[in-house]
Amino acid sequence: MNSDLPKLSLFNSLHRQVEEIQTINPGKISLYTCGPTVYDSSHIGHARSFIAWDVLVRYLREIGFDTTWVRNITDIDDKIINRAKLLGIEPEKLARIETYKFWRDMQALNIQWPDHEPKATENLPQMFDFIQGLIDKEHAYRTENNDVYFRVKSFNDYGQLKKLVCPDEVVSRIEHQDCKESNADFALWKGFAKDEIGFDSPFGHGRPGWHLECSSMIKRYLGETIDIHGGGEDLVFPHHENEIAQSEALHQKKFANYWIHNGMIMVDGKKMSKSEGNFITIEKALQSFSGNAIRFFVLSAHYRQPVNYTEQALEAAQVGINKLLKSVEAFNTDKYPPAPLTGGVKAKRDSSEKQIFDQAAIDEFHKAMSDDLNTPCALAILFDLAKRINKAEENTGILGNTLAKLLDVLGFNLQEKPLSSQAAVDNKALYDFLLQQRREARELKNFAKADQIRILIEQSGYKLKDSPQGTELIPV
RNA sequence: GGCGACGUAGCCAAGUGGUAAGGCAGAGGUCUGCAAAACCUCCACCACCGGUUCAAAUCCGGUCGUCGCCUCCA
Repeated sequence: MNSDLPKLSLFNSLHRQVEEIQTINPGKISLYTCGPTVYDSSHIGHARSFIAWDVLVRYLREIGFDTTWVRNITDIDDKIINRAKLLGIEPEKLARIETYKFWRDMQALNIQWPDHEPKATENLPQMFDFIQGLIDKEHAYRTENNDVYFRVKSFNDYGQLKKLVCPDEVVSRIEHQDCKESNADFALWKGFAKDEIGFDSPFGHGRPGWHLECSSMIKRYLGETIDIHGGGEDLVFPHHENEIAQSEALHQKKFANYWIHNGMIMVDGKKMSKSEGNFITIEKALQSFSGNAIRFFVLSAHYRQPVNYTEQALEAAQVGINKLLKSVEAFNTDKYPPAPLTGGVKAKRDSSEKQIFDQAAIDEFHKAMSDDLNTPCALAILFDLAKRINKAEENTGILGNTLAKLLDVLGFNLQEKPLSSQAAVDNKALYDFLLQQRREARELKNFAKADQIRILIEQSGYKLKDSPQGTELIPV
């Protein structure tokens, strides 16, 4: 840890204020963020959340924290079962397919692999122990239909995140279920008939409650108390509230010291969501925009603000990130490879090679990022570097090093070309011929012909860019 | 109804007491055969009304508007 760095502060949802991070163990951070339920494609809203926490992890490592990051995969769930039934395939198969799609999306967005990515189905014994522990302490009870519920009234600190006045009052909309002692109680285990999809457990055949997996995985991989727990703002209640209740009731100690939540992506003033049907999948967005552009779009707003999704915003993001990448492309970006394809890679970057950076810019960057991850401000610092590089009035080597490093800390893929030129590659022979013709025309000062070829190429969707190195095709 | 967030230029978006970062779009200019890129210049009475203060986008009160959560949710 470098003590000269500004102290990292984050908005802690527990106390609704920005707080300086004090870790349990000096120099180490344990972080858990909620992952996907693999039943359908991820959309831009999910991308925002995953990018935000990816940037947090990258920044934590940048300022020297030994960070252990866990993100789960919910691979057993009613939504998966229902969707699989609809498709006529086994739920495990659907979950497997969607998990691969999720990984592919994460790779396209250059999101690092967590150190652990546990699946719910691989942590059942841990969940059983968790439930039994709660039953033993009378924080949970079994019902005659083999459900197990958490007894919310037995946990006095319920409502830390949401500041509920009275749990019963808040859940008054829920239909009363006779088997439950109180409406506020939530399922740890749902009993199902033997012929239904489920698992055998000490409590009978059935399936785990949604909240349970996170609590038991956190216990398994990170311990009873962790530094930071993150997720989407829409998970605050009931998901995170119930995680706290379960874990703190069982362990009699603090569950997570800091809770961080990202704001929602909006479409036409409404939250992007599956149920609203107003979502753009990551896959779809990648057809028109680069992974870097999506990341730029996400980082151009503060992570807690709601952000409106528009094509226009994505286009602006694409132009913006292209400009930054353009400024840095002449420099050695090989030092910053894309996120690795395998998980559990902690040592991110080779820092053995001494590099010279523009310390003032780095300091400013740290200041912005340490202030609750002010990425819009951080991006402004990057644009300032790009401008100085383009002016070429200073030592561009140092500035280029700095820009490359900071782009990398924000998780931009420096190997990605500023713009995808796939179509140009597909028709390479044709374009090469046209460009050759135009070059000859220009050499003979036949500018009329040169312009005709320019117009022809421009009509096929490319801009021409002449430079001493030759002519470049840039897709519009 | 309860709890919470937000309203800053055509668009996106920082800034939370000392007088408005940055990006996109646009205008003018420099440089190029033209164009592009790059660079320079220009572009905001901070939703409204009161109040506190020497000083308010920023703090307080109110009004209007938008959104989120309240057992599918990133």
